[in-house]
Order: sequence, then structure tokens, then C-alpha cells
Amino acid sequence: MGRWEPGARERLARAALDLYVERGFDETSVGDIAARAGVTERTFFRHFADKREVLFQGSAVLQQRVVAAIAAADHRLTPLQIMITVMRETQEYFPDHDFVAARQAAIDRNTSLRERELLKLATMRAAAADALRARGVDDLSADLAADAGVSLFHQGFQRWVAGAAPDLVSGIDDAASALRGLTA
Amino acid sequence: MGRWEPGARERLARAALDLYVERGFDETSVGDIAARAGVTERTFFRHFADKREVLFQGSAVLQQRVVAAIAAADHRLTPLQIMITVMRETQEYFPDHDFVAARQAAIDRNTSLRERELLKLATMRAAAADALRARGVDDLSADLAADAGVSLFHQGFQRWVAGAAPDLVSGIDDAASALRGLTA
DNA sequence: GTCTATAGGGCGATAGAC
DNA sequence: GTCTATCGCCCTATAGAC
Repeated sequence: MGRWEPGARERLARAALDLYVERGFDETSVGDIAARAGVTERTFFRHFADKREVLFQGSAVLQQRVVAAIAAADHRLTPLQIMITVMRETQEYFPDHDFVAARQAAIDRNTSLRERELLKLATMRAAAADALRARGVDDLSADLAADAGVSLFHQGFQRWVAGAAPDLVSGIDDAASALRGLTA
Repeated sequence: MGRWEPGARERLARAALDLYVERGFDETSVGDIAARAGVTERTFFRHFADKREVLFQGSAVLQQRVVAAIAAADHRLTPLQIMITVMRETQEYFPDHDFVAARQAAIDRNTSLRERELLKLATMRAAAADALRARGVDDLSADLAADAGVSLFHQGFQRWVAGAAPDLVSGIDDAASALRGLTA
């Protein structure tokens, strides 16, 4: 046995989500999280840049997969079709509805967490646009297709989490269908 | 003459933008801003909720106008047409290109300012969706049309600020035209 | 207007793994 | 020996409380 237990990062992430749900983000100090995880405050900041970031661990990996999927998409698809296809495939990164719902409840109750969520979505959107440009899509079309794809993802995601769609893919399909109605 | 100079709010806003541009957001303390404006730190926080908010003063007014314009739009327009029309009318709120460009340069160099900008856009989007719903547009279509409208605004705005479009209306029209190409 | 808790960064020391 | 995670105590600025 070492002087510290392994898995500090995971314990910190778990403790943070639990506390944000239990008593809210503003009412939770980094000291509280660290204490529950059995480490010091300073250790928290070595794993996570700030108090918000602990809820967005997976976003960099998700974004890399999205970029790779765009690069690998069928050449006969239009930019918008590529985005819809790729967004549907993100379903596998959100396996546990209860976990996602708890995390989303914490985010929705706090403005600074919503800001961070929006930043992550915007970062994914920018990366998707770059990936489309790398396939030869023109600048403006790439930005707009990326915006549209992330919009469909976001609306589908929200409806899945809220229980208005049975799964993420259904939510995205509902949104894509409604978008077609709007532009017809 | 009172015992303090009037216009503290305007002086603070001006001092903040100048300092953010000169030396960057992180390198500027609230004390620096207050000193340049000739007031105390406490006065800054009575006018602005936080250090970021000082760059987003006009957004509440802009949002109100957008909501009112959606409510007043021609009944024969589709939700997407309403959004395009209303977004084009926002031109009058951004008269001075140099001021807008300086402000945008400060925002683009700092992540936490970008977060705040994204929050303001998301708030406008939510308000626009509510205004569409109030006209009888269904839930999902309202959200998607609001997303699309704000996307067109954002892309058009960026291109105008960067000099790729002669004015905001042209930028939005370019984006709307490209979007039509994507969904055709 | 003053007072204070907290965020979050810097840095050296330490204790494990290899 | 190196590398890396953790600790602990330094610091300042933000932003809320009183």
C-alpha cells in the first residue's frame, strides 16, 4: 500500500457530481470535493483546470471521435448528411441515461456550468467545421453545416434527457425531420 | 454639480474595453479598471455583476428588440423567414465597425469571455424560440428555427467583423444563401 | 465602504513507481 | 538514478456578505 490510494481523479469527479447534485454548484467548495475524495484542494486543481471542468471530462474524446468520423464519412453524402450521420453515432458515448440526467440537472441549475457546456459545444462545432473544410467543403458551408449538425445533436440530446425521445438517435432523427419541414 | 462625476458606468465600460485590448483580460484587474475610471472597485461591481459582463451591456436590449420583432413579424412568413428578417434588422445596433471589432478582438483572445458571449447568444436563442412558440410554432420547430437564425446571425456577424462582408446584412444574406444550398 | 471566503496559480519538498 | 503524483504553504483577485 502506498501513501495514497489510486484513482484520485475518478474519486474527485464522482465526489464533485454528487455534491453538485446534492447541494448545488455554488454551495460546493473545492475543499468539500477534495475532502470527500480524500485528497487536498491542490490535488483537485492538478487534475482539473477549474471547478467546472470536472463535469466535462469526456468532451475531448467525443470531439476527436466526431472529427475522425467526419473524415471517414462516405464521399457521396452532403455536408449536412455527414453531420447528421456522425451526430447519430455519438449515442454510444452516453450509455447511462441516469448519469447523464443527473449531470444535466446540475448543469441546468447553474449559469456558469451552462457557459462551460456552451463552450464545449462551440469547440466541437469549430472542430467539425474544420473537419468538413479538410474534405473540401467551402468555408461558409462548413461553418453552417457544423452549426446545423450540433443544433440537431443538442435538441435531440435535450429531448432524450428530458424523456421526450426514447434514445439519442430518435431525438436527433426527430430534430432532423423537423428541420427538413422548416426549410422545405 | 454632485460630489462625483456622472457617467461612471460609461467610463468603466470604456476603461475596461481599452484595458482588455491593451494588455488582455487576465492581465487587467478590476482595480485597474476602477482606477482608470476614477472610482472604487466596489463601484464597478455595483454596475456590473462581474468582470466579463462589462463587455455585454447592450445584449439585453438587443434581445428585447428581437423578441418584439418576432412577435410583430408578417403572418405569412415561415418561422425561418421570420428569423432571417429579424436578424437582418439587428444591423442598427452595431453602428461602429471599429468599436465592434475591438470588442470582438478582446473576446476572441480570452476563453472566459468567449464563454460569456456564447451564453448571451444562447439566451437570445432561447428568447427567440419562446417568441416563436407564442406565435403558435411547435416546440421543436421553434427551437430549430431559433438555432438556425442565431447561426446565420453569428456567421454573418463574424464575416462582417473580419471584413469578409461589407455589412452585417450582407453577411447574413451570404449565410442564408449558403444554408439554402446545403438543404437543397 | 469594509471584511472575508474562495478560486486558482506558483513552487519546493516528499514519497511512491520504474 | 528518473518520473510522476501528492502535499502544504505561499500568494493575489474576484465577488459576495455584512
